[in-house]
Amino acid sequence: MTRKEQKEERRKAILMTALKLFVERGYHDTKITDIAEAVPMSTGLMFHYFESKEDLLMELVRMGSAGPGSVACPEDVPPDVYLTSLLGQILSYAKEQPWVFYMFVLMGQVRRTGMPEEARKLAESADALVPTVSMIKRGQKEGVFHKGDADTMTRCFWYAVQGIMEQMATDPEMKAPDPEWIVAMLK
Amino acid sequence: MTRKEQKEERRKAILMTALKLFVERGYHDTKITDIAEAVPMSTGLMFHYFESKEDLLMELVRMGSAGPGSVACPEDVPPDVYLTSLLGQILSYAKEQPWVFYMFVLMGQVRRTGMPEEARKLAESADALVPTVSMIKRGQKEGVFHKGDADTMTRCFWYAVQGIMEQMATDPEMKAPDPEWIVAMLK
DNA sequence: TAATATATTGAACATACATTCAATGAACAA
DNA sequence: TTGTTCATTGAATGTATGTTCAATATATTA
Repeated sequence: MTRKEQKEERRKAILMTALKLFVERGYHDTKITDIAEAVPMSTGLMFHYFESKEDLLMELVRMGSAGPGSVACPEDVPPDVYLTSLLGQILSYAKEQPWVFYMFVLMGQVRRTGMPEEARKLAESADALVPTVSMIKRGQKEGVFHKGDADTMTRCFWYAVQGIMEQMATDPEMKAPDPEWIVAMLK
Repeated sequence: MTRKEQKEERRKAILMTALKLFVERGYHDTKITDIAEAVPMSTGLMFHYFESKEDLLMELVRMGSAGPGSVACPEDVPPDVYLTSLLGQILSYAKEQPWVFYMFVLMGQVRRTGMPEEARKLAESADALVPTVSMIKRGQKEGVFHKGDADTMTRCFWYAVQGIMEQMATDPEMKAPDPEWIVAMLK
């Protein structure tokens, strides 16, 4: 099984390299050659591990879709506290586990920008939006969040996070914000 | 002068079409052919008006850099009030004058993502960041904004706005948020 | 060791798309 | 009218880059 394991290792190395480059430079500006060079391996060998560049992206999006399913808030925790800590976690990953961080950014980019249709559909299906809407509604009932259309508030919240994280991913100058600041948008 | 004026008109039509497409689909996924078709005009004719696709982008970035220079806050207006109204204005353009709105989004994208180097440099030089930092510092002195690194707060604020507006530009479902929500990040 | 399967390479190929160009039509000046 | 300039077109060209492939090395199995 050493053989198969090694192949898996190699695949993961390629995936992680591609993820980093896709997020830093964008999908279209990341050439197969760039990924190969960064791994490193020959260009041709890339196609021994992945059918195509799009396939590579799809694999990443699949990982991203599978991952963070449980964004639901336990009943006994106040929604604002929960969102703050969730955000704190994600932001702290930026340095410890850049993988999680990059994945968050990539998923957002795929949903929004000109990337292969298939990938976009999958990315859209896996979206933290739905559980957050009910979290916000509960927060409004309990008086910790202000009034307003919960759907718009949810989108506003997550897309703000998206914008900040995209900057963090590309600009080393940008320091992580205090999660409380962002949650304050809802209060 | 009718001749020259007509040429200017046509150039503007191309610029506005390109701006919209660049923002909606991304620079790399917008083919010269797409722009030509949308204007509409033949593909070849595009190069009678602009040297290249990159030149077209540069022209847009130049317009974006020239425009919104005066983001400074008058001394007698509280910074939070000012930022709220500034944001309100920009957001309301989304429907009335999509041009301004798209431009805001484009400039952010150029700064961050894989676009021609020259364009990025120019876009970076024209940045609303600097005046906002001093606005925030003043707000902190006057006690309307919370403590924290003013530079990080500034970036956090504008990149959040960027994220929200990018979504608004591509997703018709997304409604404009209340500017107060976003300024609340600073309070 | 021999035989088979897998990993790896670099160059060749195919395609998409920005760009060019020769030709045509329309506006304008004399 | 006649000549000149600009506008316009669609097909041809060149290039960048994703993908394929024949050849070689390395590992695995018998």
